[in-house]
Amino acid sequence: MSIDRTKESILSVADKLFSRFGFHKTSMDEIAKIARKAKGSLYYHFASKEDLFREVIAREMNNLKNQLAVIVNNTDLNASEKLKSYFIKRMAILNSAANYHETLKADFFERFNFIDDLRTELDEWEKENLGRVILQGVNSGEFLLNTDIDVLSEIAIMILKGLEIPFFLQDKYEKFSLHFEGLIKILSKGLSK
Amino acid sequence: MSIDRTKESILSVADKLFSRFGFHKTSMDEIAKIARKAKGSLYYHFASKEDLFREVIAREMNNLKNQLAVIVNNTDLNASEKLKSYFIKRMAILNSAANYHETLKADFFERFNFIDDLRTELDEWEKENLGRVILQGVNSGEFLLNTDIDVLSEIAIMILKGLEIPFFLQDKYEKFSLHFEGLIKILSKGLSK
DNA sequence: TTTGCACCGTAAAACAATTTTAGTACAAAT
DNA sequence: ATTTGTACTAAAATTGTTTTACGGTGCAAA
Repeated sequence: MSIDRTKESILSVADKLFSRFGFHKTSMDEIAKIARKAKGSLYYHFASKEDLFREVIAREMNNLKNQLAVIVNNTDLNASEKLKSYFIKRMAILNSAANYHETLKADFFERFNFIDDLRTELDEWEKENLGRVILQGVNSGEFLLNTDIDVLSEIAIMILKGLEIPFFLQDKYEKFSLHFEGLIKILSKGLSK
Repeated sequence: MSIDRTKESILSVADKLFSRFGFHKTSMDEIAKIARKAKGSLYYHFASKEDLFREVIAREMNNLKNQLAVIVNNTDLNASEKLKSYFIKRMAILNSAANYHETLKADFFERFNFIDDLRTELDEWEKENLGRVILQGVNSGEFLLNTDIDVLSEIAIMILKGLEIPFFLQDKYEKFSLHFEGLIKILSKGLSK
């Protein structure tokens, strides 16, 4: 078995267990046992349990970014359509990213500090990419620029992140995803000329 | 000392202690001692500790509602201005409502069920009053109605409540209150004709 | 209406005993 | 280079038990 396949299999098992039982209630022994690897192998590939968890989260985030990038780079969509697809897709993916949920929850009674860099990385990625969508809208004449693009991106992210907790931790996603269309209409129109 | 003054003094001390130390770390004995009342008096006026806490929260919420009502009923403001003042004022007041913060926090590891009725009451009040502001905007021709007013109010509340946790529990209020103007511009414009 | 005090039952804090678990070391195998 | 298996340690989590603190009551007196 190649080195990549071993690492992959560890990550895959870790992903399943972490998302099912959470970080603390999943042990390295258990991961090793189910992945049919020696514990030593886990530590050959990952520096620590936190490091392994971080990689799992990183993959969740990369998956998110890749799927969103498809939207951002789709030349068939105008800026409003992109914004709309972006918002809806983002929430839908995150809604099923169980490990990300745990890091959200953890913010309130403990801190997963070792995740912080991934978060800020995602933040910057989003700021950059939403910025590009807005810029496209401005260039095409769809949107009216009355503020800094940076600021607009931050506002959009602020809204998106604000909704994460009611949606994912208080299970309001189903209830409010109905109103999502309406919200995006307003935002999109709010930006438009 | 009149009955009202006794009750008032208990409430005032309870408010201070609860907001400083939280619900669990404030004891009825302590409240009685600092208010210079007998414990029996607390139970003469309030059925239980929860009941006392609920009154404290109720007062915070009434204060919020009263101040927002001034804005809603101000005949000098048009609908966009009202919406803007409403959003900003709401966040500013809630930012310093320490006991309300605790009930927010509590949502994640315990539940203050005895507060639920107050919450839903506030929710309904807000839906009603934001609805009136939007209606005013529609009537005056400022806003364009392309959806149900009820739905629009719910969306607005969804955003406002979504921001509560990052703002008040993760202390992002200072950081983002700068962008608040921009957000409101967008929302207001998103509703407008 | 308010006080002061003794009292009860329970829930949480504190403590100690026990078990799990992250992480290491290393010899052997591929 | 990569993987295994075992044995180990120090720290953390868990469990069971005891003690304490606290919400709440009852009541006589003012």
